[in-house]
Amino acid sequence: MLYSRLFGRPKKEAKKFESISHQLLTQGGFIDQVSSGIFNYLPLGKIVLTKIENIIREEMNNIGAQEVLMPALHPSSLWEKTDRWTSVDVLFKVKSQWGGEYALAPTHEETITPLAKKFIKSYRDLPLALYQITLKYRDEKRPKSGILRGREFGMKDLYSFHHDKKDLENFYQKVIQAYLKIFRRCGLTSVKITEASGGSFTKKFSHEFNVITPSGEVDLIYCDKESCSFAQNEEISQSKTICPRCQNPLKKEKAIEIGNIFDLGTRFSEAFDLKFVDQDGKEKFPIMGCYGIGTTRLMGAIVEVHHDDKGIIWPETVSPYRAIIVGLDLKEKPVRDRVFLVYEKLQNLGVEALLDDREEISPGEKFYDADLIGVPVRMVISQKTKDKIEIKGRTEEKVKLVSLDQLVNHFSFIK
RNA sequence: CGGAGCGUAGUUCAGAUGGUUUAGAACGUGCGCUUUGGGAGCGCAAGGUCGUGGGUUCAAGUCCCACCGCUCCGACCA
Repeated sequence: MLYSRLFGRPKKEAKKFESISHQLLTQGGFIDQVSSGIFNYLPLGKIVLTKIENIIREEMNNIGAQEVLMPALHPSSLWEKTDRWTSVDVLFKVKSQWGGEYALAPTHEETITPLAKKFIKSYRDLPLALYQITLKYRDEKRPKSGILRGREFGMKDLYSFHHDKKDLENFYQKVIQAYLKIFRRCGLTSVKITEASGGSFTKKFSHEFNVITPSGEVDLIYCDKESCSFAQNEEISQSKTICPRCQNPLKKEKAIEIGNIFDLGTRFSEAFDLKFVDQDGKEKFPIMGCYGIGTTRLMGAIVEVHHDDKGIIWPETVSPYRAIIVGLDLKEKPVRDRVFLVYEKLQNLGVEALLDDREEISPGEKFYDADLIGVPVRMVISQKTKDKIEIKGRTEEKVKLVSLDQLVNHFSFIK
């Protein structure tokens, strides 16, 4: 991508926001606020989001889940059936001009269950796991911190159906492992799993995935001993100070919730009269599980964790580009030709690169922008670098001079 | 939903006890020239329903009322 053609570039000055991710993503040209809690995703932001989504897709497919797409517009009757039309106070409701009321879906139990009912007849149809990645709508009283808490936000939601509780628990554990892998692949290593209080409608189990970061909004109590994984939300921890599992002193930190999983029991299968005939010939309600990851929130959380005073530091896996080429002295034709040669070489290798081809911009300004955008590798080509290419990691201080061959080898190797 | 703050140019803000009449500055933006290794310089230019509506007044960006919007704290978060 040529920088000069990029829509939504970094801004030297931008509106100031309290939340770091809100500030950096806005200034860096990743997102643009439409209204409180509602955002446009610009090309840079959309690429990052897509990369996050694709990591999630891979891991969901790995555990045998199949991707579907369900509507955002839900007839009110579905929500009346589960008694949530009036009890969910964040529900957006819209009226059709021809009559009829609809919910803008904040979650999809109300459509996945009737959908599954059309196909699940026998125990042979189970287990079943379906997921989707869509925008969700919640009429939050107070949206905050940019994309960390919006009224419209991206979410991956997975629903599973099982013939018995044991089968659900089995799958539930697989999802936990898949989630940890997803977060690790997105560059988030300090993710704690907490036993949460669960939904108001279920006495079953429920777990939350929290990233430790000072800008988090929930207080987390956890044990940082390697062998112990104890963690709880402060609201349900009753101010414990010693780990109940290993007697280690507990730590307390702020965290952002980026995922949660629930055992739904038969609440929804009963509400929609979804039954299957089991091996014993009897009709039963499938046990359901639901599993969410906030994709847009995850993007914000990554920035909260990975940044410095110069800008964002994207993990390679979700960075909009793998490298940025800063071309200097571009009015000198030999330099310009060389810059484009390197750019094309990388393109041919399948290395997505952003080429700062702006002629009138001073070197300093280009360096500031490159740091702000936060791609992992920066290359500089100028009169000064002659037949070499200057290369530097986003968090490194020192630059290295390499030849084009070395560069090609480098990227071929790690590819 | 309770509380606080703020709405004047893209951004940050000045103008605030009503009255220099044509609402300013800096930065940013566009164009031209000059410049090119950590946000360069000069020149020119564009850019505003002063959040919206009502009221008071000879006169409102400025005072009063209502509404809307944004940010932050709290509660809430199926």
